[in-house]
Amino acid sequence: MAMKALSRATIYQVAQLAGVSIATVSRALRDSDLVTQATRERVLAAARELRFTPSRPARSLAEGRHAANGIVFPDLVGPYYAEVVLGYEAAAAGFGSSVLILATNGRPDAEQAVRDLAGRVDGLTVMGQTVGDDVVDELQATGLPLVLLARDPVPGVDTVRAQNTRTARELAGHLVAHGHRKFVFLGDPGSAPDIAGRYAGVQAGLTAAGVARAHLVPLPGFDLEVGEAADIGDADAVVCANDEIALGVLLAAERAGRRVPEDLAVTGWDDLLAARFAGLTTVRQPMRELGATAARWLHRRITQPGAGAKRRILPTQLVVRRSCGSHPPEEVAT
Amino acid sequence: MAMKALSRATIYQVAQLAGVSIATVSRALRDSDLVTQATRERVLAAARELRFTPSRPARSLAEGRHAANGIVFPDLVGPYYAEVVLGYEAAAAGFGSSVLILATNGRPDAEQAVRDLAGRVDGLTVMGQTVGDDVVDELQATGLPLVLLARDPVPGVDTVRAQNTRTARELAGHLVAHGHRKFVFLGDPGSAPDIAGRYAGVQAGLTAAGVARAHLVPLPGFDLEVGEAADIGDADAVVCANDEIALGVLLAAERAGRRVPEDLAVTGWDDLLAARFAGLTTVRQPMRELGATAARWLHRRITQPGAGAKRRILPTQLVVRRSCGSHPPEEVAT
DNA sequence: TTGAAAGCGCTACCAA
DNA sequence: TTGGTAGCGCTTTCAA
Repeated sequence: MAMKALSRATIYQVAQLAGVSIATVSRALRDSDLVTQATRERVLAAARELRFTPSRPARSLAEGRHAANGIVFPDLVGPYYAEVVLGYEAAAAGFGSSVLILATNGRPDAEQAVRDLAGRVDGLTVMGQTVGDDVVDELQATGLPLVLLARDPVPGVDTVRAQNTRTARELAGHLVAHGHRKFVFLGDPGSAPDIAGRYAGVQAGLTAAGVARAHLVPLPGFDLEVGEAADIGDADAVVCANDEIALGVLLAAERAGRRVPEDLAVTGWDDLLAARFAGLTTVRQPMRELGATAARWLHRRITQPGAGAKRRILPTQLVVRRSCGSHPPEEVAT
Repeated sequence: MAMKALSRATIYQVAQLAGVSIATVSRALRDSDLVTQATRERVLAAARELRFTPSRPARSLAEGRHAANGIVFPDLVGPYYAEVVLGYEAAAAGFGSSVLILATNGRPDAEQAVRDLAGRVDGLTVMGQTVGDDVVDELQATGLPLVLLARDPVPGVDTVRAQNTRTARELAGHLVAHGHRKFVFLGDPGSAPDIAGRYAGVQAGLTAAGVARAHLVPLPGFDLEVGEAADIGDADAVVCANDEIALGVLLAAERAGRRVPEDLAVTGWDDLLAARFAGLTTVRQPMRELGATAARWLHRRITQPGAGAKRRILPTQLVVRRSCGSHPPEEVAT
């Protein structure tokens, strides 16, 4: 038996109270210009009196659209995804679309959850390693407008990413210039395309500089604790997949009595607020802008179906602070 | 004219392909046990072949429920709200409910946006100063299950909050014990009940310690920049409404050549990751738990209507670091 | 300018 | 165990 969660007034009651038909109520409420001013006022008054709010499911069913879109992101840990999602919401709100969020972090039924979500929205942004390309293809086959975010492109689908490889290369070069030679990369390139790009860039930068490749330590996660527990061996430079890992390494180094940057260089990625206060050299990503761009593109796809697939790589920026080696003060960002 | 955003298969097509009625399809899909195994398999095969996903609006309309709930939060700035929302999502996912998010930050049509949202969900969590109590009352009058989060209680509505006043009092006492006497409070108590509670607690603590009341500087916001620009006069202790403001004060102090904590004590609120690395004394809030509790309570309200209104104040914890005055090392948290 | 009525796609009741 | 069918509340023709 259906459990009625809502017991709100319906258009029929408004119509009755206003002494008109439901068609007229509908018109008056959606300010169609096919209603007399007098009629409209009568209807609005009745609606107000009954605290009428149109049923969204009924409306969606009749209109064939949801007036909502969704974003799927991998994990809840850390400020990175949060910022992206918040940038997304702000942009989506701008064109009157509700936002549904779905975190797939270690959810066993992620694929099904995404499919369910797909049934509630006019379009979907899929971020990072949440579901496989097979699911993306499947969604695309249903004609659902899609945008990929921080994820490898799929033919025919819009993709928004941040620059990874190139800036990672720059970072590696910078570290080599500081005199570092024994590199470790902390993070699992297989866990996300972003990380793979950073890893590739670092190796490319080292190779270009004629330095031995970094030793890869594929950590099982991306948070502070994982960084603290990481075994960095006798490296003199630790390039971390993100800031949280790097901050963990910083804490561990301090405990172990290794000075940063004198004994050990450490770098992160994301430029979290904490990086600034930890003096951590890192790479700034336009997180809000990533989310906002995805939302805008999705809206375009929904309203203008058939447009060609777009791809964009948003620039990232090396932020040099203390942790990578000593600099004249004026060169160091805060 | 209705723009069909979705062109997915319907239950009728599945029924036809499987050679059964739509009623049977419905049953087979919702694994009612009133279908033969053979029939079910035939239906499922047909559904798979057509990539059938039930229309959520149709389902919601027929069932009279949305299988979704929403959370309204004030602002996107900073990691605080993000953490709360993420805790909320995780808990809601636990009982199979989709989550809609709505940020009211400076939105002129916030009230209407909340009303619209209310039409899409089985229940709503309203956080902080997003909309007035009149809107809350109005929502409650429609019978929509509601939970208030970090907000002053309204009769008949569940409320989840964090401890503010008491811990603020403790914080004030701690600062006085360090010898500080000229206090400034940075932040606007009128902007949110949380802030009002912290302000009241600080004043109460100072009064109890026989120290002059803090000078109130009601800042226009809660971010780093606002903190950096704040005029703290000749205070020797600055109690900030949140960590971001405090971090801004730290930066400004450094630029002005004032040493912390020797010349100036600074405290925050939230215990962001950055606070740890800035050596900032602050108060830790159970942000994820706030969100998760709200989600759980809302679920309870939805599934068990008529339960009495609950209230809970989650404990917060003073985290002493360097910025409030000198301590023996072992007393200081990291 | 308004009303009547046919869907939108599904659930669940009532018969068979 | 299945099918027929009456809604769920709204939008949008088509007539009046």
